[in-house]
Amino acid sequence: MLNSYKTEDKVLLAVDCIIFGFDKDDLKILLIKRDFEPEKGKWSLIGGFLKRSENLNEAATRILNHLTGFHDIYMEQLYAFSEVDRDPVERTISVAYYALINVENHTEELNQDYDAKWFSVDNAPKLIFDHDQMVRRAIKRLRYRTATKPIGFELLPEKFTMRQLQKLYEAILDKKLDKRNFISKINSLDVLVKLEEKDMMSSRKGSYLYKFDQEKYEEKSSQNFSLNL
Amino acid sequence: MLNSYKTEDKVLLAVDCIIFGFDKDDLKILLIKRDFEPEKGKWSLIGGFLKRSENLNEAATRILNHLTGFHDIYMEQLYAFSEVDRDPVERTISVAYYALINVENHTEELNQDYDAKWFSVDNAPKLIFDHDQMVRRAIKRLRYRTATKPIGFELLPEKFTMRQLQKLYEAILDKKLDKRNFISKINSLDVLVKLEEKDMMSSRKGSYLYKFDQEKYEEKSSQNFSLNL
DNA sequence: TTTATAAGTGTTAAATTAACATTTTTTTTA
DNA sequence: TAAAAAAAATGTTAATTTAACACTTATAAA
Repeated sequence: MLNSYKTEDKVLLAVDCIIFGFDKDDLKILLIKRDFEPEKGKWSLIGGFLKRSENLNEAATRILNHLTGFHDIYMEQLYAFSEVDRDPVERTISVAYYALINVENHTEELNQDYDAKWFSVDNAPKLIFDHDQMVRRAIKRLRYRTATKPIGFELLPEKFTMRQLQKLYEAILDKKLDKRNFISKINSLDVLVKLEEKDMMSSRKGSYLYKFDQEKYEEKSSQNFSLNL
Repeated sequence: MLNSYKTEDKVLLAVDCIIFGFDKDDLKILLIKRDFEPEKGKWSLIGGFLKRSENLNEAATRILNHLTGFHDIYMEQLYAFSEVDRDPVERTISVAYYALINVENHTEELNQDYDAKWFSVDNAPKLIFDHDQMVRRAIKRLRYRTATKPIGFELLPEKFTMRQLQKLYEAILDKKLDKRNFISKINSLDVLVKLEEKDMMSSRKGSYLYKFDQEKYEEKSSQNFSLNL
């Protein structure tokens, strides 16, 4: 019943973040070793509690920034996890967010006060509470999201090769893609700019670098954006 | 920081339900006239507060049942709404759920203690707080969900005609569909059973009734289910 | 100068989707 | 009792999209 706020139970509202990164050929998540009880020493998502003065997006941004030092990060609310005994200490509902990070740009600024480490998604340790469930749901959402937003670019450095982009999508979708079909699908989106510059790291011939054109994307995305790989 | 639960702020956690129904050619939502302050007399989604002893799904089910009398209803968590001043009385975060109701089966059992009424989605009154925003997001989710689950059947009576099913999808997607293409797409899903029986209400010729085959669906859906209308 | 390595590039068949009109059944009306 | 009216039932074809497929190019290293 809604007719008296006074008698209602209050709860702690946590925010946990699944932080995705991409490095070489692997989709990764950033985990921290928990330094307090319960479950001290176990691996965990980064998290914190909502404050009275902020909304959930702000809380997620603050928590991410505080534990990692990262700014201006793509984040999206995922789901509220609410099993009664999910946290043994106290009744806590956790709203999970996921974030996409360009690992290269951000690794040096990782806050060293916390014991944070990148793990391949399919090589990560068991996590505390219901955090594994959160990660599974985040991966599912990320897969779906690739079809509706150019989300991949959030995970790559400013300049990248077609091959890197393809490897990224292969990691997210967990399947091999055909090089020629991939390139023509990406090109038909018309949101990339091909640079003069080449990346010479991965081959003798070198491969052209591209960057994401924010303006072109915004122009397109209002009407339609659909990427089926 | 996570290292002391004690000092953290606690909040009220509400659950609000967007209850969808379908009647004739219209997608509808069930609203109640709020009978307490603030915003007494205004239209609102049905809602309530999470109790310490239940998770959010349980709370949503309980609240829906209490205010409407409905049982065994399809529900899905939508999103957590958390603007600091969304509820003027007290800091409240609301997790929205949406439910799909077969109006015919459920209208007589509507709990009369509350002033509840069905409104066409595009003819609904302005709602309190951020409830309009919740409804918009629910419609968007419902549209997306049609492609991945046979969600439409939740909104129809047990037996229905192809035309009713088509009208329903037209209402959800807000676009006209081609009759022949619609039927062949639905048939290719192979989850309907054509009955001998005809519905004689809408034409002289009568039109065959169908029902949804739960078993066939479950068999299919584990592998793949995709309906692009 | 040869070799090794990844980059770059188009075509075709297959599958899917979208567009489209006529016949059937039955009741009501003339 | 024949004609008209109204919605139901039913398939084909063109257009588009997707998937499958292999060879040449550029460059550095040996």
